[in-house]
Amino acid sequence: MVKPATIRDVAGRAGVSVASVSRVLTGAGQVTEATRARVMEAVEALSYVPHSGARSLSTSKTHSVGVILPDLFGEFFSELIRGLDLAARHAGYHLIVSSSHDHAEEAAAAIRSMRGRVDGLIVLSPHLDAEKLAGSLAGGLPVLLMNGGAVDAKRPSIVVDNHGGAFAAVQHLIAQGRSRVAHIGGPLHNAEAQARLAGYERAMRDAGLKPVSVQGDFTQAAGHAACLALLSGPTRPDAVFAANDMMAVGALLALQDRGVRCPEDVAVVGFDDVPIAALMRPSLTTMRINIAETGRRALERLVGMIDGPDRTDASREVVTPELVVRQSSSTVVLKPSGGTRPEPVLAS
Amino acid sequence: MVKPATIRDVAGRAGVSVASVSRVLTGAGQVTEATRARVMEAVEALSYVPHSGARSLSTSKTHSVGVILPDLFGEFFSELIRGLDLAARHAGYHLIVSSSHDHAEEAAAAIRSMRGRVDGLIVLSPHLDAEKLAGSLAGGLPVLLMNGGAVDAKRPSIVVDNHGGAFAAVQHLIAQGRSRVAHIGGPLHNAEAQARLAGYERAMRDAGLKPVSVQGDFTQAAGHAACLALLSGPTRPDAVFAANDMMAVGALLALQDRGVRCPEDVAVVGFDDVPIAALMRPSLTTMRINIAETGRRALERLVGMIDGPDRTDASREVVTPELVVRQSSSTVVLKPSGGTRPEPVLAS
DNA sequence: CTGAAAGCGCTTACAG
DNA sequence: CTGAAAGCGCTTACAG
Repeated sequence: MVKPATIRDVAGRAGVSVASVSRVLTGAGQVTEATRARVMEAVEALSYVPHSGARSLSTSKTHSVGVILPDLFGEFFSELIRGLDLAARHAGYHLIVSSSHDHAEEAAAAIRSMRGRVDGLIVLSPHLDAEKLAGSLAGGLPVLLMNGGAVDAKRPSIVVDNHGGAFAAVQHLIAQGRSRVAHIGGPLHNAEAQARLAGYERAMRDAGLKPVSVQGDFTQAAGHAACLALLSGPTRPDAVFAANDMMAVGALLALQDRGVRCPEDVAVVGFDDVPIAALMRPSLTTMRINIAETGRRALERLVGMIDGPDRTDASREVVTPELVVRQSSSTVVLKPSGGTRPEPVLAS
Repeated sequence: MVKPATIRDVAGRAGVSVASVSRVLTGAGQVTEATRARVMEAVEALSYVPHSGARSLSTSKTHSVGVILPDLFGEFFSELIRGLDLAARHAGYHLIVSSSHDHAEEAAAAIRSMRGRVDGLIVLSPHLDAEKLAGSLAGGLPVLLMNGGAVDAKRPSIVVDNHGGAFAAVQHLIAQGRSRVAHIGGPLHNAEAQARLAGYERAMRDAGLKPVSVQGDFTQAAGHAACLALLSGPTRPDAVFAANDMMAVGALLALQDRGVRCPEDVAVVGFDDVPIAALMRPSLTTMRINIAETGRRALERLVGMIDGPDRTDASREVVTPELVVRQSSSTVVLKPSGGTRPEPVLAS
């Protein structure tokens, strides 16, 4: 446990002042080539790395951003972090993540604990309203919200167009000649689930069809159960639109368990395009969200807010899900191609 | 952009010295109840939160740990972070993640950039040997390695028993009456892949059987291609052990594409137990690693090293994968149960 | 129990 | 171009 070298050690070895060392290392201010060389030699010799805490104390910049996450499912989570992290590294920032926040208080505590540790925050907690956030934020840290739906339009945010995505999914099914399209919804209190349900109902009504929905909770088991319920209901559906892919996967398995053919008897469409979607047989038609890309954009916007706090960025940015047609909803039989994923058909 | 309140502001409002404020907030030292009350009132009123950078500068504790990750696939990544984060929060630590490091230099740079920002590191980069690590670490930060295989036994580490896991997987197949068990391996340079290959070969030789392996790269596409190659080879296998689940999934799809029945004609076993494994049809037998749990243990050990740097923890901890028998390797037909995952059969 | 003061490791005007 | 010094916001002996 050797004490790490400090700027003073480097200055001593190089025979210069700490100010000069600092100038060499930060790149700010003029230094002669000779000085630079001696400083660098000392830095190497002592394998000196500036203490970022001390640096951030004098510059009041931490070069870190905090990420507050709810309890997310696998793929979504990792894709998001990947996108955020790559963009962060590119911009010279570190990522401090705090995940699995199921309650508003937990998330608020996490936000508070990040004070002095980060230059900005990306918040995904659907439990925190803008009000609470502003309260927790004393100090005026820049915040970018990704709170799916319940977001005050005045605050910088990136949201998914859940309503539009659901609408497009149902339109696709109707265009395939399906008329009894049922919906398996997400948790009632979830804003994203609500928007998807609304988009579904809107598309049905626009087509003069009657909406029928069963509630789920975003899990595969719920999708399975809901699908069974639909199959044994009064009017058997010829298509199912599930509010997310995991429930769609459950529905697919339920159809299989009941010997109902998909897509011939019942077509299925999900939402998210998690990797499993392409691996199921039949592969799953879904509304794709490019998660990593969305993360990248989020981080870049946050950094923009940090660097230029003056230019007020109060816009809400919308991510539009993209229809990916696969076997589960296709009238033409898509053969699994070469061996990897069946070629997705992208509808613009 | 209001300037956050400092300890001085709080002291001023409460009419006490900054020392007293600090004592109240850190809980160290004695203070009268009256003082405490006045300080807390001021803290509330100013919504003061101590600046962690300043605090860490004087205490030389950051209460953060760094996590260095390679470019991991979805499920593994998020499960690991989840386990780490939960344990971190429990212990009062923050998590700084740096992911997607494909090269040793990148990882080394990430480690260096964490100096003064973290109290310890968890490193998963398979590209960094203990040597390099020690070099990057000037300052003697505690480090816990999870470098799957190529780890100096002298350093604190947690590793998966890849050899033993592969051995158990193959033994299971042989016990099911399979004799032409082929292997689809991971990347040659990957230490984990090597250990699994060795475990496979060992099990085959022990049983007097001839090992046959094809190389893959851990992707589903590679598993698909490798399986096709095996099917059209001279001796068609009656079982396939893939070095990870994604390749096993590819193999499963290849069998399906070729009209080969699984498990009747060819049984398949994977490694990892990613969620997709249970969702495939047939569901995939695999060697399960409890990733989140492993992450939790890793973090707790690191915190132990941070808190007591004296008690030398130089042990290598081994995580034993667990056989989960599902449809893809079972002679008895496992019916998909209730609707969720088929009940996994845990073999101890 | 409380306060004045030094010090943690850096950066940055300010002189020179 | 370079150095002495103040200051970033905290904690912690040291007196009292």
